[in-house]
Amino acid sequence: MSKYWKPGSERPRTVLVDDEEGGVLFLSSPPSSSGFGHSSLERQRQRLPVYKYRTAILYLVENHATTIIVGETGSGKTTQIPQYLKEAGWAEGGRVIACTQPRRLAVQSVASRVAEEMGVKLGEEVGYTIRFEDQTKPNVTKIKFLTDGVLLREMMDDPLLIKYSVIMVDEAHERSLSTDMLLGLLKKVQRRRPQLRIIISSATIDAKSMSTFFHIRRRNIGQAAEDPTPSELPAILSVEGKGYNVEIHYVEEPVSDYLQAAVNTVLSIHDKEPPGDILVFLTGQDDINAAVQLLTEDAQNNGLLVLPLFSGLSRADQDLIFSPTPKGKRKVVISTNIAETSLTLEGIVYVVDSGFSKQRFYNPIPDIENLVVAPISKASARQRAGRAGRVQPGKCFRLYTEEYFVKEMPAEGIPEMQRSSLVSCVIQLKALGIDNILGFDWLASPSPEAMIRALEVLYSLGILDEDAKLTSPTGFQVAEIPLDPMISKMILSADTYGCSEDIITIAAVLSVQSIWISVRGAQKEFDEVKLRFAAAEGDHVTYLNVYKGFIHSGKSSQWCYKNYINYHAMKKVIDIREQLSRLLRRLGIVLKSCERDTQVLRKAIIAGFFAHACCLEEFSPNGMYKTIKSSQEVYIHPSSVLFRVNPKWVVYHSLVSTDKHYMRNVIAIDPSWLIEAAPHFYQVRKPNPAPY
DNA sequence: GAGCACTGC
Repeated sequence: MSKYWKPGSERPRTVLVDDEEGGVLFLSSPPSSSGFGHSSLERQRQRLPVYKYRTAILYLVENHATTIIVGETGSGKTTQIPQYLKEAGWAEGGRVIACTQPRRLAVQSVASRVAEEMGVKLGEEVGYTIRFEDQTKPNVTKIKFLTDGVLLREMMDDPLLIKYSVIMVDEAHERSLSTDMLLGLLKKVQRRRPQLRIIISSATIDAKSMSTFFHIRRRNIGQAAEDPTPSELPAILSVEGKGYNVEIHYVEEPVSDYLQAAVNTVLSIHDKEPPGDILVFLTGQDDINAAVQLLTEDAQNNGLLVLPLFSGLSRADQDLIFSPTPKGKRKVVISTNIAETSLTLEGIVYVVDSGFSKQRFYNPIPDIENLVVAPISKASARQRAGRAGRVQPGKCFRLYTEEYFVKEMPAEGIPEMQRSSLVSCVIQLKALGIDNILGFDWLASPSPEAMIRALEVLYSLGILDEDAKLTSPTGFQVAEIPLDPMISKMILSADTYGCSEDIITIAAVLSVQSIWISVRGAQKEFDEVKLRFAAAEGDHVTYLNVYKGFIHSGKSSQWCYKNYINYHAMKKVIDIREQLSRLLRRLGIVLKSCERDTQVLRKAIIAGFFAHACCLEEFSPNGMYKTIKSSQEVYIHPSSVLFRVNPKWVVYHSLVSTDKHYMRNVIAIDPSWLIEAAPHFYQVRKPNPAPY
């Protein structure tokens, strides 16, 4: 242990150079550490690129409130840095080292890897917390991995995150909604708790803006001598990755049809290049299926094994992707963005990058989120290319010109914060006591329009009052419920209508992607089976029937299979439902069933979703509706049980925007219920009774 | 009679 830098001991002989712009520290020559352990796991640890920066990292963390670590994939930073910190004493005295990840799967796999390296049982010294699963032991767990969403939730009980000595925010370059929120909040926490150390780990070089953001200036300078305050200047350290070299190829002329170009490129790779699997990035399910079709026709006798990959795939189909490529075959995986970050495929040597992905954009004026095909960023393009260099040197074929890449492609994507509705963000910040939302120190400020729209929506739901403060009890209760605020409001209203037992089932189903299995080819049969569950009132009531059937079957996977229902989705429904019933009990709400009084059920739904009311246009031949709020043209989605039924008045849960705006999850209502539920929002007989 | 990139609490 003596070889390691320990807090409070002499500074290591490391050359640190002052950066001319603002005193940022760079490491110019990493020290070489030697002699630790002899087991093969230890040797593996020492071979990781991050190992030679061990002393430097510990020095920087000791002396800087914030340390920014720029490292490519494979550097080992995620698994090693928490261990270095623990070895250096950061987990002593009951303190905990936290490391956040954007995704659940990463949390679990990294935690078990670290537990294995440390030779401890997962859930004790090394643990993790994700929703529905807490594998930590109080006073025992020293290194804790968790999703950034869970850490945000923890802040509601422990705003200063007192139990943590160091918080490492990993994958910060992805700039997810919760990462951005967390970073803004951590900056605030740091001001109150100068001893807290933050490590921000990012794959891109945009460390400068992160550094500027975290360059805090504290008011109270005087600190006790034995408790020295770390420098408020963030340190930046760059760690190289371990990936193999990937040769980049561009097209010479822009392509007009990237689908066809992708197919041609795959065939030409197969024709000219040595063995190795191919990963193709396209935008969505339709494109992917079309490409699979084209390639399969071509692939009859030529040894290509073509597989689609997107999140809606069944478990069995996803497993196909991971099974080893049969001898003499070449695997071609045609994928959405899911393979860019969420899934890692081994054995990929060639990547074909269309340069596009589907991205969410939010328009605050009509309060609608759109999913559109848009060009990716340079950061994404690099990430995609990197997928070819995991096992050996690879090649990436970009279906755009080099000139386009250099001159036109944006360096970074737009942070999710600037592409989303902010209702959930706003309510979480409010619950943390941040009243001046407009003045919050964001890493990337959302548009004032989006902010105002979020405040308006929350006000209309009775979650915020005129002073934009959380109402009591509704506002505080909604903030406790980990769901979209409109769903939370619906749940709380169900208490007054006496149907909370049923409503939490609906809320749970609405919170999972889809409980139906996506079928191709068996559409007609699927529709017939669906009719067994269909309720005249609409989709929400239909879900109650499905849930009942599932419970009645003894939660049988066989039953699900027979009824085209996604078993894994149903299990998640059960989990969410459990969580909600525990939460409601804590809020003092007694669960009660309305015994299929669908009128009170729908009134409870309206209490959350009155703003989504629509009226069928008179004489509309194609089932066109208009939203009451903003006269937006919308249609019932063909997957709804009310498709072609077209009741005069409906309320929808969400919109899917493609060529038209489609309402997904629709119920039929009586317009008088709207006025009853939201008299402040709707008035009788006015042409456009929107309140804004 | 048409279709939902991806996460997360």
